[in-house]
Amino acid sequence: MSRKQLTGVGPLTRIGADDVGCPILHVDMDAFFASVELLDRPELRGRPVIVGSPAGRGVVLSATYEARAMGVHSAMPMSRARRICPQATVIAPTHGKYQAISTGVMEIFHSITPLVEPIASDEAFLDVAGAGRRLGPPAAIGAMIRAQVWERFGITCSVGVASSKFVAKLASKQCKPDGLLVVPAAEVVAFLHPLPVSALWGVGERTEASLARLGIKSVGDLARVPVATLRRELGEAAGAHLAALAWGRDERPVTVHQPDKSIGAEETFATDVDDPAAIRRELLRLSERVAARVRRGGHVGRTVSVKLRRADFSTITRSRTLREPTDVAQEIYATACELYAASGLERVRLRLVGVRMENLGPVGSAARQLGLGERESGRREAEQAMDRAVRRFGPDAVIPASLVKGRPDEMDG
DNA sequence: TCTGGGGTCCTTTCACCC
DNA sequence: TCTGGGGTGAAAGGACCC
Repeated sequence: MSRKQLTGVGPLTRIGADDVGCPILHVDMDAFFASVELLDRPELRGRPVIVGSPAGRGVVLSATYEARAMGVHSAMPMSRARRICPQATVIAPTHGKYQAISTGVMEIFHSITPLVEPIASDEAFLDVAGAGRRLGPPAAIGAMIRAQVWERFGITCSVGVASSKFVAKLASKQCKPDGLLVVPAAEVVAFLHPLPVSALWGVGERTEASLARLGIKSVGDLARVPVATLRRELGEAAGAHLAALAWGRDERPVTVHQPDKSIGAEETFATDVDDPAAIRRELLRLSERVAARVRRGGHVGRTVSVKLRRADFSTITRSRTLREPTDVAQEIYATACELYAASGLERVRLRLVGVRMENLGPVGSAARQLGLGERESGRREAEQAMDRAVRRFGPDAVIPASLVKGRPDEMDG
């Protein structure tokens, strides 16, 4: 779901446009979570609907176009969204439903080409260069995808067709909702230059402000600035990258599979917590979750990192690289506790804690070298047995004793 | 107005080795 | 013995994405 404000101009279908040399499709579901919820609540069609946690500290996950018209957008704090759009119906997210439809939509993509790069549950890039003989030119394939998604799931999507990934992505955004837009290869620069710099992938609030200080507002402005200036102002990589994008240069291929680099879990408390025992319980819970996902993915990790966010939202991370990679929750938890203890934040009110495993590698690389006199603890085997129980009996089947409600050390609250 | 949870990538700093 | 520099890896922070 796009964070940036919608710049679309409504349904736009230019199938007649020249799509030669435009093999890249970007398909993006329109207001995905909200659209899925409306399938079960058809009486809410045409009304402002917000998907997000109805209570506590949360942000807007998705909003119908009627709510967006009132100024609501993704990532906005729920409290603010309700204030500016009090008439909106708020629906708590049901991620299982979104995942099921996402899987079905991805199946449609894969029926067209194996070259599918999912970016999120609601969008993907497709390279249809090899599908032309069988299915027709790219724009026709895009139209077919839109029809199939609508027929099978009753939700709309928008498709951008272009010569590169980033132009295809901008095109799909331009034609939202329920549109299709081809940007012919010869018209890329004319398409890009009137857009605000914030439209570019990689330009967020900070970069936009930095560029504004240099008098750069549009992509066209950006294109006229020497690359050396951009490198100096924005850093080596970002400067060079944006200079290339401003002229429509983007050589990144559609990549089917990117290996996981890190796996983490974090939790914002309903109210801030300064009790170290409660923080450690949370670290244990998160370590269990992370370890289970690391094992499920067939990974081991070498670096444990802990994230601590103070009540004022300032955030620190602390990490440690282990001698041997692991997928064992107890090892992750022990390291997380050490990092927390060393952080100097044990008496500080925290609103969020997180645990992340980095430096991931395949599980085969984890051949543990036992030292002289060291005995295999059996933890790994125990946790694998827990994985099997959870798969069979559900996520509540096995939990660490210290997380069981009502234990004496929890009674002090 | 008060900010979720999952990530990736980049930059800077520092320690260490040669 | 001292100094400097390059390379590398780890750590930390931050911007950005959906």
